[in-house]
Amino acid sequence: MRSESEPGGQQRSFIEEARRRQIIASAVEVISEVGYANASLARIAEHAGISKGVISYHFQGKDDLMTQLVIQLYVSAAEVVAPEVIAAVGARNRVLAYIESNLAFIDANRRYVAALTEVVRNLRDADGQLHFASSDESEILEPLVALLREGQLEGEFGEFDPVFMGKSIRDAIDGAGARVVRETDFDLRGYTAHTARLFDLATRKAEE
Amino acid sequence: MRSESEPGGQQRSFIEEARRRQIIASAVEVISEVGYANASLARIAEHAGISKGVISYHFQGKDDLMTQLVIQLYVSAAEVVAPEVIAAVGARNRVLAYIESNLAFIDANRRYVAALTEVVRNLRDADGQLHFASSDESEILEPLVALLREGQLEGEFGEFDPVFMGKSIRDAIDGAGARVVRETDFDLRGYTAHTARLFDLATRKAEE
Amino acid sequence: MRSESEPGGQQRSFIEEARRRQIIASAVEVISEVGYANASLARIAEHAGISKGVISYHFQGKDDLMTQLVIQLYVSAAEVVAPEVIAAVGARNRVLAYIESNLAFIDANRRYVAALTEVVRNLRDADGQLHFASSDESEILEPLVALLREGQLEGEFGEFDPVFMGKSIRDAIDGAGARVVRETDFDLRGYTAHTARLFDLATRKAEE
Amino acid sequence: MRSESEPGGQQRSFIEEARRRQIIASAVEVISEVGYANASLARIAEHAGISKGVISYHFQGKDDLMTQLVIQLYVSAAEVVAPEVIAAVGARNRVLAYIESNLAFIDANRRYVAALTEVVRNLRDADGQLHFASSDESEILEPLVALLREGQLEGEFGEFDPVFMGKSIRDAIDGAGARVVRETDFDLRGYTAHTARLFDLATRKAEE
DNA sequence: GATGAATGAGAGTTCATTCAT
DNA sequence: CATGAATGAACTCTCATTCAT
Repeated sequence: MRSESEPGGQQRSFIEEARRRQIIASAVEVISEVGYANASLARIAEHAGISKGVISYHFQGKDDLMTQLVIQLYVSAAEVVAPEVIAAVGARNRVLAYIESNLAFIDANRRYVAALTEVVRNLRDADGQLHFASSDESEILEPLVALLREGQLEGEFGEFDPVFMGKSIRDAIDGAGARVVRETDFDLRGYTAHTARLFDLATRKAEE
Repeated sequence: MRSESEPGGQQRSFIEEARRRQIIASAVEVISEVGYANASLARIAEHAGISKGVISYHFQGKDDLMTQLVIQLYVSAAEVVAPEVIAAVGARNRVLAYIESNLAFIDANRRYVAALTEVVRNLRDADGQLHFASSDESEILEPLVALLREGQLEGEFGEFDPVFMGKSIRDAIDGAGARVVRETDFDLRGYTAHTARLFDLATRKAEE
Repeated sequence: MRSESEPGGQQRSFIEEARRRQIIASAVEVISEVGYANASLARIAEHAGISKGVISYHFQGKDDLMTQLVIQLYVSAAEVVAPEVIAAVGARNRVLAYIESNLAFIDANRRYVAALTEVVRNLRDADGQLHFASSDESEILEPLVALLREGQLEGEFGEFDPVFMGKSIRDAIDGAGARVVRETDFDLRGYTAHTARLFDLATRKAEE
Repeated sequence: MRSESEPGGQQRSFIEEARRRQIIASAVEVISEVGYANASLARIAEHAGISKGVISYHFQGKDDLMTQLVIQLYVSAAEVVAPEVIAAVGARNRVLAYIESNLAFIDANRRYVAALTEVVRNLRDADGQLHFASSDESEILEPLVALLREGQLEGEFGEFDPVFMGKSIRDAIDGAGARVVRETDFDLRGYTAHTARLFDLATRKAEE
């Protein structure tokens, strides 16, 4: 019945918010275990120890639940990353803070990231199109690209296409997110240092 | 009834091979349009203009079809990449050839790559584990890591962890593969040059 | 979701128990009409005026439904036979009571017996083995054999192999159960008297 | 294409007859292993090392194959039993010969009997009726009942309903046939002696 | 005579969703 | 608020049968 923007303008009660979080948490665990395709509402409800109907009550449907899951995690990630980036001084340090805080977030939320990835890659609208399409990535990409452009204007960075570079950074981060799931013994700390160096070199000025 | 290597040692007839390729091609198109989860045998058959039973006749089941699809594409990719790498002189050129030929293959087989990615990320065994797990990536990763190590021994490359670097390269390639699907107007040529430069810089010796 | 003994220890609700009985009753009628092989869940559901999914909801699967059907009838039969046997005085009368009450039960539950027989003879496990194998017959046979042995020890019966005799009695009963289905005009009352006499003679002492 | 009575009056060629027997033999083995319901033409063909089409060529369809299987075995059984019965002197000896030769045939053809039983119990016409119904049993029962009646007229047997007695004997024989399949260690020799004694006693004159 | 290929119906099962209580 | 019950569609897979070669 209820949905994201709560059209009536009414706030969600505390108890309702708790239920929603509980259901999303259960969905995260189920998805990270059996994958998106096998994560049925029945399984999610069973895992949460509630009845199937509860999910239907708190979310408009399966797609809504999945969408909320993604949004919740994106917001959480932004809450971790943004302050780190802002706190850093200079474009180079900001970009490095962006990379490092993103990977730190992944490290601290492995299951969530696994579930998020599954949903983003699989959730589709009725017409078959991916629900989280490239247009959504822009929102994530843009601030990073802006950061890179800034560094170039300020003369801290060398010559490169800031959009391409932004995509490379995102692919490195998302790739690490996938590895964390696939490779149980993946050394994310070491990989973070490696990745920071990679893009540190890539953004330097040519000569000097 | 039939399976991958035809254990009886019998060869597959020409007509059967053609049918299998037709079915796999149909699966590729359907998957790249509606995604793995919505790519039912019924849809694949309908798209191919054949009856559902034909698929069951030529493949042991849906999982077999998907597995064959992946294998076929991996083999095709290797057939394109390997000669290019071998033809290149010196470790640096080899690595660059690896990156460039991989991305060129992706460019020339967008839909296939899209389908492959979907299958690899979603196909699971009866126990819920991903069928193409990280162990399978090793096979792909190892030759690349060997190339990087070689370059270090020969003094052409600087100091870096060759496994991390290999994973970075793979993530850049796989990330591009995903972009090609998501972003219809993705400039893969430009991205190739950018990526080549990225790893060219990353593998250089420190000073000089 | 649910199963025979409800392992969680939870009781089944009244309404659920009623549905289960309704479904089993429908299965009995369908099986006794078209046979086990043609008794699909679709037909059973249609006969009961419900949707196919309901069966899956109340039973783990077709095999579970069939198993429950058999168990329910075995229990019902035991509830009829046991008191009659216990009430009889002397081994001979007990054996005759066993035969007569078994056949009376068959007479009163012709369709159920028909269905039961079909299921027991056809239901197989995944490995192809009959689900109700000879080991299960032992449970049914043993009390009867014990009765026969008792009569021999007490001197009421003559010399014979009690296991063979038990099997003969069971075959006579089961044979009658099959006849009741095949021969619509089978005179079970008359056959009961005949069978009682048959085994009365067979268990007598040699001389007199 | 061809069928039982070969309407054109043409004889079947030797090679064709051999193929039919080979197919029936394969059907017998498959049925006795996996049961009637799981005995698909594909499995029967595979077991025989031939293609599915061959079966369709030599039999009108699956039902025809099954019918031929039953007929072939009934004929074989009659060929064993009839001479033994005829050779015996006196009604009592004839009935005992009937029982003993039937059980001996079962002993010597366990798998065939298993398959036969499966088919007779499961094969149904399009209208759902058993193909080998009670009317067919009459053909088998009648000669036996005639034997029993004869013995009564000649004064060798006592008072009993010869039809009931015939059915009891058939049930004992068919029951043994089923046991031979279910109980791998069933002592059919011992059971034969037991059964012969059972009906020897049952047919005796009252006093004396 | 025999084969491989194809069909189309029907099987059991799972699932998201709806609804009365 | 929450539940259990029910629906109906879609899924994969198996099968007997047909047919061109």
